[in-house]
Amino acid sequence: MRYEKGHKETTRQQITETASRQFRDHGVSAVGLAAIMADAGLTNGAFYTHFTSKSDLVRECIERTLDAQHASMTQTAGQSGFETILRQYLSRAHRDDSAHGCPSAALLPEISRASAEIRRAYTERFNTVIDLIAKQLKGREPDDANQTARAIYALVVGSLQLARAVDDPALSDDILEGAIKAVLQLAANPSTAR
Amino acid sequence: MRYEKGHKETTRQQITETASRQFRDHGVSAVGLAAIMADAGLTNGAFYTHFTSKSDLVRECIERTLDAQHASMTQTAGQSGFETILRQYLSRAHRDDSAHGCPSAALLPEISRASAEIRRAYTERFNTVIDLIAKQLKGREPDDANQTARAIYALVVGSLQLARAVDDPALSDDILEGAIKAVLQLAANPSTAR
DNA sequence: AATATCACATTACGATCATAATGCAATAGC
DNA sequence: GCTATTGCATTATGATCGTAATGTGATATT
Repeated sequence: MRYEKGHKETTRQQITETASRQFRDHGVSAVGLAAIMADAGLTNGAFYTHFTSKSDLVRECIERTLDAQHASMTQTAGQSGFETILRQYLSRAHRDDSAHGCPSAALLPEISRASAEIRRAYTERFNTVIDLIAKQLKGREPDDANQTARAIYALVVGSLQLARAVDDPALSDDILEGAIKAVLQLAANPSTAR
Repeated sequence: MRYEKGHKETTRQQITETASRQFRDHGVSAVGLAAIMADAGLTNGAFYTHFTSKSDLVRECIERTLDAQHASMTQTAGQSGFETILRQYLSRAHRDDSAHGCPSAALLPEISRASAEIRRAYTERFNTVIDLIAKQLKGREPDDANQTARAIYALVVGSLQLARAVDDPALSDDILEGAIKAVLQLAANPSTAR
């Protein structure tokens, strides 16, 4: 073997990290494998010793990145509480750094159109994040907590996308601010109507 | 002239309609100009007598489609009220027919990464839709109505994207249902907290 | 010390990408 | 009825796409 033991796994990790950044930055279908490999310090040819296809790489990127995001959110939730996660997610820093941000905000429509395996991997992680959010909602039946958690997640993902899309900086800030208020409102009121 | 007067405008419209469908169905960067032109019953060569670039076509598609959506929403709002728009937007029919649905739900992350002209065109139409929604919210200060309208829009866009992404049909239905409840909650409660 | 392994590079495949030059045929304006 | 115009087709550009065959050299194993 040309390289020391364990170097293949290191390289594989390097490729997925680079690819995950590029995908979130420019979109999955806008980034070519050659660009990813070059950015990872390699060439075309090495790709297929690590992955069977581009779709395979995308799936692994989504899995790893969502798992990492979940771990980070769990830690922040335990240390600083729900509102801190919320304010971090809807921060200008997150808005302005899509490459290191939430895959849902950067890639959701592309995930919808992706392979069955990718959608399956996404759905599993989505449910895990929803559980995490639902646990932060006090005094609700489990079903209600889950439904509210999903609405909150949809709200923050949609708001971040909108804040990135509009070309008016003041409006973009207002979108983030209004989203925080709306989430707190959804989280606070145990649904009165049934 | 080979074709009768006004045929160029008809063709142009045909191209934009076809392209808009394809973009929403597969994503902007996943669709090539050749495929669009072929689907519109033409060939490559005719493209540049109608548009200066692919980006130019994308901008026109977004403008026309968002304008049409706004017109349709205005009509429905006047005839049947806010909740009807809401339930149409978050319907299974809309979820399952992305090609004829909301451009925001299908393309927002791609719009974020698009040219300045496209983002400008999008922002203008976004504000128009927000105004329409804000008008449906009774008993609020204008600023509060706008902020709530933006949160509602983010919530429905995010929910539709999530409902399309997950691979569990029951979960997908629940996301839509929960989103309707959450929007009604946001719309009903004049924000108590300040 | 010899050798088999394998992580990578090099090179190439045919297809498709956005863009553009050229060709043509039919109609609108004369 | 002639002719200039023009909306489209044909064809071509070089680049890049995902994928894959082949080459190579250092190291892990023996």
